[in-house]
Amino acid sequence: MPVTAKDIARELGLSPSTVSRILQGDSRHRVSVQTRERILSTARRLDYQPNALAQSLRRGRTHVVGLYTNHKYDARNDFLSEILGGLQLACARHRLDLLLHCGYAGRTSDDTFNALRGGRMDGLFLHTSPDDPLVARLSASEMHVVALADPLPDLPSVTCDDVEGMRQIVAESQSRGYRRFAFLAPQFELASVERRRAAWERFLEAHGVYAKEAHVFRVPIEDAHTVLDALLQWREGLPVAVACWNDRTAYSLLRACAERGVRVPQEIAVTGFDGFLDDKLPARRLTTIGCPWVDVAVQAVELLVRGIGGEAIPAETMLPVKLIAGDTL
Amino acid sequence: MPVTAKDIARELGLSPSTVSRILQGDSRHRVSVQTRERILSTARRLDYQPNALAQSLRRGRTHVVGLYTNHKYDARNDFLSEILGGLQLACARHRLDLLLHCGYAGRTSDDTFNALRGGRMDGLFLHTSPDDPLVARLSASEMHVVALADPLPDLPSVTCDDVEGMRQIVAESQSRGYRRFAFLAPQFELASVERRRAAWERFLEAHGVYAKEAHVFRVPIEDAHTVLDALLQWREGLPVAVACWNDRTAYSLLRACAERGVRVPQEIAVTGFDGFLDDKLPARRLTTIGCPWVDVAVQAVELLVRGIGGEAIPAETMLPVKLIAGDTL
DNA sequence: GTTTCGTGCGCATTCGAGTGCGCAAACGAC
DNA sequence: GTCGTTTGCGCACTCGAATGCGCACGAAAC
Repeated sequence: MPVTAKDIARELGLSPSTVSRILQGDSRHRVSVQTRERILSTARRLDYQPNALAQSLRRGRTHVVGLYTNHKYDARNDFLSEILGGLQLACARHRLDLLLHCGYAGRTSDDTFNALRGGRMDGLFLHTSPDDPLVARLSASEMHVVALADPLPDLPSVTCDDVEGMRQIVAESQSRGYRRFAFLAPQFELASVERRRAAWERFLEAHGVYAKEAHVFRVPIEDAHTVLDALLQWREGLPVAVACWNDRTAYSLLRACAERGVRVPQEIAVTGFDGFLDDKLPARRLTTIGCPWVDVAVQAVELLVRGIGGEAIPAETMLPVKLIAGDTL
Repeated sequence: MPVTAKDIARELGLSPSTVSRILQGDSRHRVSVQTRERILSTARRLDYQPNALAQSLRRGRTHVVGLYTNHKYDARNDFLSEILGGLQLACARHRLDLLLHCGYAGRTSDDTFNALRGGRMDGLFLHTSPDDPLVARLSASEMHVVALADPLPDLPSVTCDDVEGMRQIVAESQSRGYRRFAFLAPQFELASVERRRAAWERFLEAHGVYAKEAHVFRVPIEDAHTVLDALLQWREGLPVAVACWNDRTAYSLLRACAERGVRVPQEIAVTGFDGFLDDKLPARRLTTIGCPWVDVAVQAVELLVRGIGGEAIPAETMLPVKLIAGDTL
C-alpha cells in the first residue's frame, strides 16, 4: 500500500490538512519551521508520493493530454513517429503526459470523446479526416483541442504551408520543361491533401496549364503498379511530372517505376511531400517538400497549453516549408 | 460543467448512491424497475459521463498502462512504431489506454516511477537498458511490469528468439563460404544485443571459428563511414560477413558501402536483425531476421493484463523468428 | 485582569463516485 | 392488531488530497 498524506499526519500527530499544505507549499498557511521540517523529513523517510488521481480530481487538472488519430502506427508510418517525437519533446518540457487514442484499432471516436469528458485529459491533439464524427462533437464542446498537420473545421490547427510547397513544386517542374502533370491523391479525405491539390491546380493554371494536361489520380497506393499503369495509359503521354500527395506515395511509385524499367525523371518525374528522406539505401534521392513535422508538434503543444491556460489561440498556425532537391524531378 | 451522478440524483429526487448503483449495475441492491428506467433515461438525456478520475480513485484501477522507453521516437525508428502499433491494437481490445513516458526528452525515470506509484497507471511496458535505475526500482516494487523486446533483470519480458536468429545467420554465412566474420554492436547496453553477440560467437565457435577471425566492432552507427573504415582496415582482410545487431545499423552500413563502391556481398556481406524491409526504393533487399514485433507487443499486453489481474506470469516469453533471404549475404 | 494581536494549526467540506449497512414503508400471515 | 418479511432506497463513510475559515493559545499592550 502506498503512503498517503494521512499516514504522515498520523505518524506526527498532525492533521492531514497541515501536511497537505506543507507538501504543496501553501504559503498563506503559517506553520512553524520545526513542523515543516518534521513533515518534510517524514515524507522523505516514508517515500511519500502524492496520489495523482486524487490531486487531479480535486484540482481539476490532470497534466495529461491525448493524441487521437485514425491512422495506424507501423514501421512505414514515418509521419506519426515524427509527430510523436515532437509531442514527447514538448510535453516533457511542460511536464505533460501523453495518452494515446487510436481510431483504427477497434476504439471508436466516442471512446476518445468520453475519455476527454471523463476528466482523464486536459486537452487533445487530433489528426483525422474532416468527416470524423469526433470533429463535430469536439468543436461543439468546450474541450481544448489542436489539430495536427491537417486543418479541421472550427478547430485550431498547426499545419505546414501546403500552398507554398505546391507552388515550389509546380515552379520547379515548369522550369524543367514538363508540360503534362498528374497529381496522386489518396482515396480517403484529408484536408491538407485537398489543399495541396487545389494549390497545384491553381499554380498550373497560372502557368497556362489546364485540366486536359493536368489530371488528378485517386488510386489506392497499396498497389503501386496499378497507379503506374494508370499513368502510362493516360492518353496525354509522357513525360509527365507526377506530384504525389506525400512521400510514402512517391516512394511506392518510384519502386514500381524501377520494377517496370520506367526511367525517372526522363519519362516520369516524381515529387513527394513531407521530407522523409530514405536513410536506408542510397538509390535515389526523392525530390520533395521538407515539412517541419517535429516543429508542428512542438507548436501544437505550446498552443494547447495556452488554450488550457485559458488563452485564446489562433485558428491556424502555418509553418514554412522548403523544397528539397533530389534527382527524381 | 460536466453532468455528475449527483445532478441526476437531484433531478429525480433520489440519492446519489442509488444513481451510482444503477449506473454501475450493482445487482445486490434492489431498485424498482421504474426508478431504474428513470435513472437510465435521465442519464441519457443529460448525456452523463462518469468521471474517470473519481472512479479510478475509488476502485483503485485506472485502465491505463504506460510505455516507458529511453529511446527516441522519430521517422527512422521503425522499431518503436511497430511496437506501438501492436500495443495499440491489443490495448484497444482490453479497453486500456496507453500513456507514453519517454526517458530521452528531459523526463527522468523517476518521473515514470512516480507516475506509476501515483496511481496514474495500472502497469507499465518497459524498453530500456538493464542499467537504467528504473529497472532496479521496479523489480524491488510490487508494480506490474513487462519488458518489451529486451529482457531485463528480475522482470518478466516478451522477446524474440535472438539465439535462433543468430544461429540461422551464422549457418547461412557459413554455408555461403565466408571465413571471416564481424559483429556490429551499438555503444549502449541492451540485453538482446549481448544475447545476439554471445550466440553469434558461440555458433561460430561451433563451426571452428575463433576470436581471430571473428571480431566485434562497437562503433557509433551515426558515422557509417567510420564503421566501414574500421572494417576495411581490419587486418584479416576481405571478404567478411558482417552481422549487424539490427536493421538500421545494417542499412547505414549498406549505404556507406554503396557510397564507397564496396561490393556487397562479394567484399562485405551484410545481415540485419528485425525484418524491417525497405519499402521506399528497390535497390537491395537486406538479408535479415524477421522478428514479430507486433506480436511481441500483443503478447506483452496479454501478460500485463494477466499480471494486473493477479495471475503469475512467466519470466520470459520468447517468440520465434525466421530468416528473410535478401541479396546482401 | 482584560483586550488585542499574531502565531500555529485543525475542522469540515469539496472534488465525483462507490459501498456496507440499516431504516422505513408496504405487504402478507396469523 | 401485531409480528415477520420483503421491497426500495438513503445515510454515512471511503478513496486521497486541497482549501476556506476559524479556533485556541501565547505574548504583548493597556
